[in-house]
Amino acid sequence: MATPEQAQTLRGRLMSADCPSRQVLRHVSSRWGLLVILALGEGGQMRFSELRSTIGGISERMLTETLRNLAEDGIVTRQDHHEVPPRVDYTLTPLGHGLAERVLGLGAWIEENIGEIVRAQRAIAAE
Amino acid sequence: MATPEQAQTLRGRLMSADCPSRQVLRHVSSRWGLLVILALGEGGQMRFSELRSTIGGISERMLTETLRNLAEDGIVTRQDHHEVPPRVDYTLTPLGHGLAERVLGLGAWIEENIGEIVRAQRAIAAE
DNA sequence: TGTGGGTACTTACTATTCGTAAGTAGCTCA
DNA sequence: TGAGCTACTTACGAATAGTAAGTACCCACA
Repeated sequence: MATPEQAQTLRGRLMSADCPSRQVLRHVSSRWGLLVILALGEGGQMRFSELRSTIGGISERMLTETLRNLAEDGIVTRQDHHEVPPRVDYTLTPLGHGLAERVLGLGAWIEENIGEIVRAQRAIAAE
Repeated sequence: MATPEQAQTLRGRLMSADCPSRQVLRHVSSRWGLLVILALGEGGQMRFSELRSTIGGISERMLTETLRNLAEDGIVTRQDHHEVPPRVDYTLTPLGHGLAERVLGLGAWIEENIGEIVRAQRAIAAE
């Protein structure tokens, strides 16, 4: 199924500072990146204002910037309907869906284990 | 297996700004958090200097701070041998191993798909 | 004619975080 | 005597993030 060109997959090395994968990691794991991917992974197509109200605490400035970074990486798609008042939809690309699977796994783990983490935090703080 | 107390697991809600899970997400997905977890997940027990040389680009200041945050969350263990010159080992806690599984999945996905991401970046930049 | 509302952004400014480089401790070995 | 080892800590300038106030555009209503 893969052509010879696609078959010779070059693998990124996250541990090296100048690998392009490092930049992508920065966008994905930025303060709001994971939450945007999480929201789109759960909610499917979403409008700007919908994302803003879903992700507690995010500002318009940061949502704009985070979405632009992810769009430039080919992870989300921005669809502007050119209406007034503006209507813009965001969705995950097929590439973004693969990523979102992993991110959802990570997010779910934290939500499920927060109880144990808080217990650990208290035990450690008590020393 | 679970006691009644453990059975009533409270689930975090990452989307709400004041849920404790949000703070943990910040530590984990901080600029260096994922890379530290990745390194310890692959390397097992590691010394400070070993982590520093493994994770390209990290400074001592940031490594110290990242490790301290993760230790306070019960994700990594710090073992000081009280020797001179200093020798300190870091490992993942059992809790940290669960987390590292998801992080390794995410890291592997990025490394495997960086080729396609770069292709997407170029296609989008060409518009 | 004009005033206000709706949505997705920008802009200007301030606060917080980060990176860099230079210490620090204290024991060992030349 | 003093240089070296390792895991930090400190000081300070630079980059990044947060806050609040615009901006654009058209429509509805008075």
